[in-house]
Amino acid sequence: MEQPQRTTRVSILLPYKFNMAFTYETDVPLVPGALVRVPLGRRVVIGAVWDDPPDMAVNTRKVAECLDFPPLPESLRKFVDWVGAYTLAARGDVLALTLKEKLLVPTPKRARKYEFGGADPTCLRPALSAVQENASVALRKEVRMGVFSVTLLDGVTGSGKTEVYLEAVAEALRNGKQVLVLLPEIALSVQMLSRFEARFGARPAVWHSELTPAQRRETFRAVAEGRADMVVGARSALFLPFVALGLIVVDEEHETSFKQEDGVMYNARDMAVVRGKFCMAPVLLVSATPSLETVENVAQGRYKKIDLPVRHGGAALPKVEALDLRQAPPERGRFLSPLLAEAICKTLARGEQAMLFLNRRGYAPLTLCRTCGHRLSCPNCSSWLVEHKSMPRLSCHHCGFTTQRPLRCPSCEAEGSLRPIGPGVERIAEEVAELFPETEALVMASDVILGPAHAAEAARRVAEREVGIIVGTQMVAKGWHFPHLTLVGVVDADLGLAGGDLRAGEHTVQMLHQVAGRAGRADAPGHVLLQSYDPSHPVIKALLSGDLPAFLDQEAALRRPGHWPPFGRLAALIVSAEDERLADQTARALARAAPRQPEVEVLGPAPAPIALLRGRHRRRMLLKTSRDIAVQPLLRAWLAQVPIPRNVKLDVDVDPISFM
DNA sequence: AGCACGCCGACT
DNA sequence: GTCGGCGTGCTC
Repeated sequence: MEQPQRTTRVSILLPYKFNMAFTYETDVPLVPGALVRVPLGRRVVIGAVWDDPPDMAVNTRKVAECLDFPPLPESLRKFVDWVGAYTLAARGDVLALTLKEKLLVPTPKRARKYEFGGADPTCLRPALSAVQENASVALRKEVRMGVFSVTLLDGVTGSGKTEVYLEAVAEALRNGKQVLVLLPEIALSVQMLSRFEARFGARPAVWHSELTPAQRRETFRAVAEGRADMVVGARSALFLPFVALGLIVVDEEHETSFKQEDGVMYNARDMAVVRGKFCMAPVLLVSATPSLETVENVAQGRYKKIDLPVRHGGAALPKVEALDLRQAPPERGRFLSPLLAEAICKTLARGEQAMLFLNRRGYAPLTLCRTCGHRLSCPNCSSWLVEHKSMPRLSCHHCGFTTQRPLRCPSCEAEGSLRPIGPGVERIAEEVAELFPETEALVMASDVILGPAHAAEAARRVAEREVGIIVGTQMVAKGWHFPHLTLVGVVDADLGLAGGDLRAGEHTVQMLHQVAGRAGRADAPGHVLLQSYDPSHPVIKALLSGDLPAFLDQEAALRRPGHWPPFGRLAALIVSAEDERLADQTARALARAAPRQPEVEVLGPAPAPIALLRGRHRRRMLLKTSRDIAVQPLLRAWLAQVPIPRNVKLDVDVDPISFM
């Protein structure tokens, strides 16, 4: 006689927009974290058994299948819940950062294409200086203890930070643990990966947006099964299902690209700390120019700190000087001052290379009609169209709109009256070609250097001196080694300081310091020239003196009284709609319901700096509280009072970085 | 996110 | 008379 199967209820979180877990019936025992297929409407979707108590009242359907995959560890489940609660995102959306349907389609039964050979911590142990060795010992001890801690590794450019943290990586590997190294997207360069390979004799598993579906699937499984012991990845790697994570390294921790700006808006640097806490693993934040947030956490004793104060091998830091453009301006229609041109000339004469840095892609950021003053702007965004000569078009850098350069002014129809205003890297390259017709110049910008193969070829041309002058955007700031480069000219050191961004000064110092570090890494001393109309600005002075801690002290003094981060908390609300009036109305309704209490301030609503983006009108509000107030309960109570119309989108950005 | 149902315009 | 536009509503 067959006994009727006893079924039990389980909670299952689905990797879709739902915050709630759903309750299903199962007749086989399912452990928490188990991956399953379940019916949802008329489809079958993937999900994970979750820790919420099942709903005993609701009608249920049955789990269709339990997948042959290791269950998601509790540390990851807790992390997903935490990130959802912190960012106000639906937990399902957060789970989707880990779990995607496509990651689990069965792999064809042929030989594995990608090997995850175990890294060998003894492969090539480099000789470390005494300073490096001390740092390495301290970090290895942290790893060996196997408890949660956060350490800032603060080391000047060229101090050998990577070599030092690779020793911490080695220690974790020796203890049979997995290691995650997070890099800002742009730094996932071939050079960086080969350093890991050289140290450990095996390629690390990599995780970033450009993997093929097959690479993605295999890496995902290898991480979950513990076969991949070293993962180097962009921010999304933080959500991989590590079974035995023993160390997280966040390299270039100050980089803003760790912040995810759409969907689940999280800061991978901060979430790495949380992930480390749930995994009981040490977290290592690495930078030559640490963020004020991290420095303040060190000052408050929340994070530890290890310094690497000297350049490895005794190479001198580059000499930084300002060129006052008020005193020695460029010629009309030019952008390089005579002093900078002269310095380039001398550098080239010595057989060395020069780099000109300008964080602006294209030829000219603005096209203006000389007859009527009309400016060519994007039809979908409040931004100018940028002229590009490489692919001769005008394009919007926000939405991707492109158009032919018109012959007549679209407003007054005057012919031949449109003029490019201001420089982009292509225009600087044109000026360089006129000044130094004998010298080969190379433009390095994300729209010109497409893909790693292209980047490697560019690096080769520079290394083999086929190129005399590099003209580059942010792209050249890191991940490159140019051994013959001795002069860096910053075309517009004031560029990042305009606009009301809270961290404009801090980010400018970090970026220009990093760019400056490209000069003179070998035996030849480096020289950096900053073109500025305001050389007495604290940012320029900080770069001249090289005293970054003093600069951060000044920043702290500016932010502390108003409770600006890191001395207070921020959350941004962005209301957007195709209908401008509807956006306004919704923003005003939110403002009326705004929390009113001590230590809490609501700023706005105001049109966002990019008031029109991809055809949507945007209004911004900012919630600012003292540090001991949690913004999430405030936000939840606030937003619950205000109905958001169907065609209005409300984005909540906790700890915003961008104010656009 | 899908994938329904549902109520208004141009086709055989 | 149908095919199909995507608005809105639900999924344990």
